[in-house]
Amino acid sequence: MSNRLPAAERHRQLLDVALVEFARDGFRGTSMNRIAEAAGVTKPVLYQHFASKRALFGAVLADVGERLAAEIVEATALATTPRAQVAGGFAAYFAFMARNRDAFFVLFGAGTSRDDEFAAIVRRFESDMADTIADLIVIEGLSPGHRRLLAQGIVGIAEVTSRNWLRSADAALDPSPDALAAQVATLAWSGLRGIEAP
Amino acid sequence: MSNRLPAAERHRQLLDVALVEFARDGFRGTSMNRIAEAAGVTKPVLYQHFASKRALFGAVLADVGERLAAEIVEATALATTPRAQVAGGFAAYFAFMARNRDAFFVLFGAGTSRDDEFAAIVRRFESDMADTIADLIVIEGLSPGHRRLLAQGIVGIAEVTSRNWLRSADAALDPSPDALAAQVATLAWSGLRGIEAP
DNA sequence: CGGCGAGGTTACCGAAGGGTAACTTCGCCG
DNA sequence: CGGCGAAGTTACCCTTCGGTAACCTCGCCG
Repeated sequence: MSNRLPAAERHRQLLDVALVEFARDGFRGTSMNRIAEAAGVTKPVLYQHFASKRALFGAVLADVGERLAAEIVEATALATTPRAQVAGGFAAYFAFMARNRDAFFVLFGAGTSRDDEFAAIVRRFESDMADTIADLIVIEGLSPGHRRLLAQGIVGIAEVTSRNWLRSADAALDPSPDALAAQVATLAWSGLRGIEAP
Repeated sequence: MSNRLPAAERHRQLLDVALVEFARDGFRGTSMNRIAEAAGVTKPVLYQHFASKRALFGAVLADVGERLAAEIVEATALATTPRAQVAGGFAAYFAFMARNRDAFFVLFGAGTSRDDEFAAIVRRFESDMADTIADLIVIEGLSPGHRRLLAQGIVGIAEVTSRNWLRSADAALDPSPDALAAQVATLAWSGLRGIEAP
């Protein structure tokens, strides 16, 4: 009727709309009809931009992963010490998730892990994160495998902490992303033994 | 034909079969027909034991959560110091997941998080775990909220570490559950700063 | 040995979903 | 203004799926 868009803009809009829909009901629970309707168009339009439902989901996944990774890299680049980089990375991670919760749900909760093709995309993202963190662990004599294991633990802290955080704090962002990141970075850096009362 | 079972045994078998199927393709990706076929019966048999697909999935979730929680509680009860309890809990967790990978996939990857009813079951499990761990953190003067945040971080380490572990080590269980637990417990307890080369 | 009830099956319904073919409408460019 | 290509729609096909009604069959108990 009224809302015709050039291909590039429509492509971008479809990615954004699909992200929201996939985040709400997962890959299998979201129909192409729903996404089309939410975008204000009809189904064949979707198929002009994406070859299949799987292709659309993959594109959404890659898009959101790239955006998140870029922000984390940017944040860690600003810090000088390894410790500050860990804290900055966490802060960027939590801030991104707070701003864009759908990204979190699509990356870590939309049924991604069960599908080899989709899991590979998320795995690559997590793997890049873990590699970056592993480089920050400057302990002499530690084997690469051990360093990587520790780095994955850090990634896990970020992921599950943000999950619990997004779950409880619906509108009231009780701790700010920065405060949360500071606490979590302390846990990561000093461990339970190193935690002290304020 | 040949394989008639008493109701109680069939019920148990259906739970086990459904766990495997749901683990492979998630809640929405698994059909009742598939589960029935995998169990060697037909669909109406499923509906004699479980009112609906949702009810079946919920029963599987609760069953597997209870079994895992019981093993962790048992393991931590054997240890005397908090530090040993953390290590023992991790070991029990990893051992359970190694023995029963489907449990992990159903609890953390089957599209559970997107559904309020199912998420509540998993959340209760994680919440119980976090509460137990929070009690082990014996730092004076730490606020309950802060303790709980740290405990959730620990749960996150366990979850994501086991995910990466199950992913890479398909048949070759590179590190044993106990060795893995020891490394991870050290990370949790001493933090990156406390890690030393062997 | 006969019947009765638990355990199980066949066959079906209606809805929803992925994907496609054929047709229409807008707007820009010569 | 006229037509051509990009943007979008209607209407449909075929499959799968959750769920159910009606029927069958085995084995145990009197």
